[in-house]
This record gives sequence, C-alpha cells and structure tokens, in this order.
Amino acid sequence: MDYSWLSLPATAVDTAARELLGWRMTANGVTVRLTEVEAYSGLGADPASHAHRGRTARNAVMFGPAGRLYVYQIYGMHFCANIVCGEEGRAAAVLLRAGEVVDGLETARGRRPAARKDSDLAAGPAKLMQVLAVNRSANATSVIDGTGPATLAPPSSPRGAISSGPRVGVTSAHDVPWRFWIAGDPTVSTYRRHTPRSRKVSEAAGEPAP
DNA sequence: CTAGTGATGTACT
DNA sequence: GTACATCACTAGC
Repeated sequence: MDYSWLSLPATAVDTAARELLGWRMTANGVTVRLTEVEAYSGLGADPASHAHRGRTARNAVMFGPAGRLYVYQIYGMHFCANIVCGEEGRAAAVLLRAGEVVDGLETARGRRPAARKDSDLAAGPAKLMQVLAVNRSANATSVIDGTGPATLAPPSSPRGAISSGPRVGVTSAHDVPWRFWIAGDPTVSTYRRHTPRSRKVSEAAGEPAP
C-alpha cells in the first residue's frame, strides 16, 4: 500500500487532505468512506492549529511520524480524530470531519440513535467517531500498519470533484480554505459559522450554585 | 430553514 | 478561570 503522500512536507498538508477524501476507514466493525476533511498545520503557519503554540502533552502526537491518530476530547463529551501527516518533528494533521457508512450499517445505526437518516450517521467529526467507536484510547495508534483499532484503505472507486472552503468552528484563520469535501455528497456536514459561547450570568458573577 | 443554548471534561493561561 | 476543530434539542419564522 502506498501511503507516501501522508509524509509529504508539513507545508503540503492540504495536498494530503485532498488525497484522503474517498479513502475508507474501518474500526470496530464499521467502515466509513471519508467525504469531508480539514487540514491543520502548526508552528506559526496556522493559528487555528492545536500545535500553533508549540508542543504540549496533548498535541505531541502531531509532531510524530505520519499515519497515526491524534484523538482529542472537545466540549467535555465529544471526540474528534486527525490523521497525522508530514515529516516527524513538524506538526501537521488532517481532521476527519464526515463520511458515508459503507459497511456495518446496522451497527452504526445502533451507535447513533439520534440520526434520522443514514446520511446523518457520520455527518460531523464527533458523529464520525461515534459510529466508529473511536475514543481517547485510540490516540497515537497507527492507521497504516494494522497495530491499532482503525485501518485506512484506498478508495474503491474514483472520487468525484473536490470543493474547498473555510474550516468549520475555528475562531481564527477564516481566510484559509483548508476544508475539503466531495462535491455534492449528502453526508458532508452542513457549514455553520462558529457561535461564541456566552457565559451564564450567575457564573460570570461568581455566584455559587443554588 | 435559522438562531440560540445546555450538557460536559480537560488542557492551557 | 476560560476557551474549546460539537451535538441535539427547542422556538420561531
């Protein structure tokens, strides 16, 4: 299997992101065809990246070799996963944002009872992790050497046209069009501008709970 | 369809 | 203490 594109220079992580579209990720009995991704670089080049301010305990995986998962928890209850790209020592990763369930459909439906349509089973980064049953324990595992719970396989058919646009939910770098998706695919998550969290009044005033 | 918000844990300042 | 690469649900067009 040729995974060399994963190790392209960190500055070309957008190329790796485009290549990743249409690839299939299998984990825990469910296979998903990737339809939407976002590229993140690090070290000053990309203020939206978790690695922008340097290496920390959380983002250390992004500085490692390509082909491993960077899984993090967000908003206390959701998991998102990236595939690490670029050379070792330089931070770069591609966030997996959405996909189409192509195998293990019944299992996927069981894991996503809130989904009304099959196209909504994995139409978002946290939904994708839910159908694949991937969580923090998969952090830093490889998707290319078979040692981890998830594996990556090439597209089974040619992918269609690729569209690009600003990344979702990030508060900075809205002018960098590093979100890529397969044009017209119904499983792509709908774009929503980031809505700032407004703190509750009682919390802002420092009042204790009733 | 859009806009608003509660739930919830952790890393980092 | 605060921000966060989110989702599901509600209310109101």
